[in-house]
Amino acid sequence: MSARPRTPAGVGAKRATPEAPDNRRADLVRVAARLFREKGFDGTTIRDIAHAVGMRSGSPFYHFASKHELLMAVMEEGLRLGLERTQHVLADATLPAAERFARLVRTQYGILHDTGSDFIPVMLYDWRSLPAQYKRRIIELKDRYDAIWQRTLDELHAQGLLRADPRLARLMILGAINFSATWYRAKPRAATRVDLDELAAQTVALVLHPV
Amino acid sequence: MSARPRTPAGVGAKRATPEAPDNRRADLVRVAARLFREKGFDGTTIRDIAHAVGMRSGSPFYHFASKHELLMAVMEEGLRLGLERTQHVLADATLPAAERFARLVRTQYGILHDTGSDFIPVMLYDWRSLPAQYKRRIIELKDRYDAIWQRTLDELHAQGLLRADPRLARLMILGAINFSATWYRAKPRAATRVDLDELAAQTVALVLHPV
DNA sequence: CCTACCGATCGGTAGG
DNA sequence: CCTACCGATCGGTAGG
Repeated sequence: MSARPRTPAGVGAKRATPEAPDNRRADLVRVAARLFREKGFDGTTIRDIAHAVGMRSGSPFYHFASKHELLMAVMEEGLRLGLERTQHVLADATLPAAERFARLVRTQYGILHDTGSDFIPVMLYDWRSLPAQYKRRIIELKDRYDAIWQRTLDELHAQGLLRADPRLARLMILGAINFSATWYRAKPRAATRVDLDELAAQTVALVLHPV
Repeated sequence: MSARPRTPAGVGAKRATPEAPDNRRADLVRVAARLFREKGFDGTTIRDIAHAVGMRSGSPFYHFASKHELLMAVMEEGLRLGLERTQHVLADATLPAAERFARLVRTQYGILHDTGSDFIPVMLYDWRSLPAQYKRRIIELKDRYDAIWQRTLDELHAQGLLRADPRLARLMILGAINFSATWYRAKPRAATRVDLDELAAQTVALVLHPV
C-alpha cells in the first residue's frame, strides 16, 4: 500500500533535499500537465495526480490551494518555457526575417510535441476551465508571446513574402501549427511519418510567397 | 429499458404535434450543442440541458441512453450538416479549383460561426470525451469531409497554386480555419471587426500562390 | 416525460 | 504530507 514518501535526504531539511529543492511542487505541475493533456482538466482527478507522484489524495492541497491553481501553474509554466525558447530564436539579430520565421515555426512545433511538452497543449485545450481571475495573468504572458511573432510577421509582410493581413496571418499560422496538437503523433505508422523539421518546412512553404 | 422510442410519424403519433413531429429530440441536440460549446462536455450537466429545453433532470434519458450518446448525436448532426453544405459547393463542376477553394474556406467559417452552428466546434473541442466505440462512426463521416477538401487541394497543388504537400496542407489549412473557434467573436469591439467574408479572403490570400 | 431516488465520485478540509 | 472524512454534485434508473 505504499509507493510513497521519499525521505528528505538533507540534514534538517523539511521537504527539500539539497540536490532538488522543493521539487515536489514541480513534480505535481509536470504530472498534472501530462494528465490534463491526456484526459482533460475535468477528466483528471486530484487523486489521479496525487497517486501519479506517489502522494495521497489530500496532499496536493498542501502545495496548491485548489485544482484550478494547479491548472494555472501548468499554463504559466508552459508560457514561461515557451517564451524562453521563442525569445532565444531572436537572439541572432542578423538573421533575415524569413529564416527567423522558419525557426519560430520549428520552435513552436517543438513546444507542442517535444517529450514532456504538455503545458501549452493544456493551455490551448483547457482554457475554458481556467477561472476568469487567473486568465488575466496568463493573457499577459500570452501577449508577449504574440508580440514576438507579430514583429516578424510584420517584417515579412513589408517584404512582400506574406500576402495576408499580418494580424490575421498570425492567428491563422499559429492556428495551423497549434491545431497539430489534435492530429500529430510522434509515432504513427512508420510509412506516413512526418518529423517536426519536415512539418515546419511544409508550414513555411505553405504561407511564404517567394518574391 | 431501451431508450429508443422515436415517435412513428404516422397516424397515432403520441407526443408529436402535426407541425413539429418529434422535435424534442432535436431540441435536446441543439441545446446540448450550445451548452457543450460554451462550457464543455464535462462542464455541462444533464440537468443544465434538460432545464434549458423545459424538461426535468431525468427526462433526457427517455431520448438518449446516456450523456455520451447525446454527445455523439451532436457531432453526427454537425458532420451531416457540414457535409451537406460542403458538398453543395462542389455542385458547379465548371468552377476553377481556386474559386472552389475560396468557397470551401468561406463555408467552413460559416459552419463554425454562423448562428446555431455549435456542432462542429463541439466535435473539435470535446473529441476526447467521445468513447472509442462511437468514434469510429464519426470518423467515417469525417473522412468523407476530408476527402472533399483533399480533391480540391490536390488540384491546386497540381496547378502550382499550393506550395506544400497537399495532405499536410489540408491539415494545416483546416487547422488555421478551425482554430478560429478559439478566438473569433462575431461582435468584438466594432473597430477591429472582421467578418467571415473578409476572414475567408485573407485565408485564401495567405496560402494560395498566384502563378 | 415526471417523481423520487441511489450509488459513486470528487474537490476540499480538519487536525495532526 | 497523511488520515479520515464531509457536503455537494452528477449520471443514471425504477416505476408510473
